[in-house]
Amino acid sequence: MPELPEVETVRIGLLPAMEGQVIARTEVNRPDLRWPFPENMGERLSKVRVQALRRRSKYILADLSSGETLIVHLGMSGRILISGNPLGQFHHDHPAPDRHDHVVFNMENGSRITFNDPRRFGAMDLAPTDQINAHKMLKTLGPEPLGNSFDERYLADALKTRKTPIKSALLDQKLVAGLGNIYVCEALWRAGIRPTRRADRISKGRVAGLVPHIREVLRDAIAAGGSSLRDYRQADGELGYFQHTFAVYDREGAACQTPECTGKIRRIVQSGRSSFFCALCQR
DNA sequence: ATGGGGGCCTGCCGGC
DNA sequence: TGCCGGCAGGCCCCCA
Repeated sequence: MPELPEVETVRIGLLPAMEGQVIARTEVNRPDLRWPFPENMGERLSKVRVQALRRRSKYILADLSSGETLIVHLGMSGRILISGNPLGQFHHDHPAPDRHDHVVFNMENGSRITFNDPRRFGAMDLAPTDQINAHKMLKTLGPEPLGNSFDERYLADALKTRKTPIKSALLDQKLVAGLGNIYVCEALWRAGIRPTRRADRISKGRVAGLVPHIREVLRDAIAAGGSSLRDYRQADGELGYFQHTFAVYDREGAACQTPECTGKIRRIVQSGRSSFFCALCQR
């Protein structure tokens, strides 16, 4: 699930239940996810106010009144569920407990926020807010793709020495932070660039075109997530479960959607991960 | 320094 | 119906 747009959708969905609200008590149901939780995480996440809920790349950051920031990564299968009815907008009851409900935030306002992650590739950590950018998981991240510093000059510069396929380069979080397999495939299709093309062999003009395509595919996905969240019909209140219509991702064999193109979407494997593209309009 | 592959986990789906 | 292999939206780590 979680690339940048999904994480942003989850953040926005969490805002009314969390931002400015007090966590009364946090239940921690196991010692770790991908890494051990920090010492006394449950206590450090109890009786604190969430002053701001931010996002950096695929990480959700909750600035707490204690001076610490909670860092949350959803990994591959992490989900966040909101239940209870504190503000009149979360109309569902608490869902049945699940064996993968690893951390549960009981809010003073009566809502319950459950972190569920079957595969446990997710992560949580606490660090001083004023040193958050120096955190191990954050300090090597490249620019935000929707931010001002991610522009044509930056990307052209970053790609010109990379001999790796453009697909791998864009998945490198040091180069640009927040893209994953889906949105790299989608952006490359929009830009007409084949995922196997060596990063240093893409013309300047096509690299320049790639920047707005990356931004637009992310913006479109965030907009789609936001709209499906607003009506909040899912019985369990799960955030981030919305259907996108992808042009290429997971559409092997489907007709290419480029006007006039007669190509079919192909699937190949690059560094162990699926890439989807149209061989006719992506070169 | 850069690039590629393995590994971490569980769940689901299709084929036999 | 059951079993098995393959696959999954991420990312760290090790090796060449």
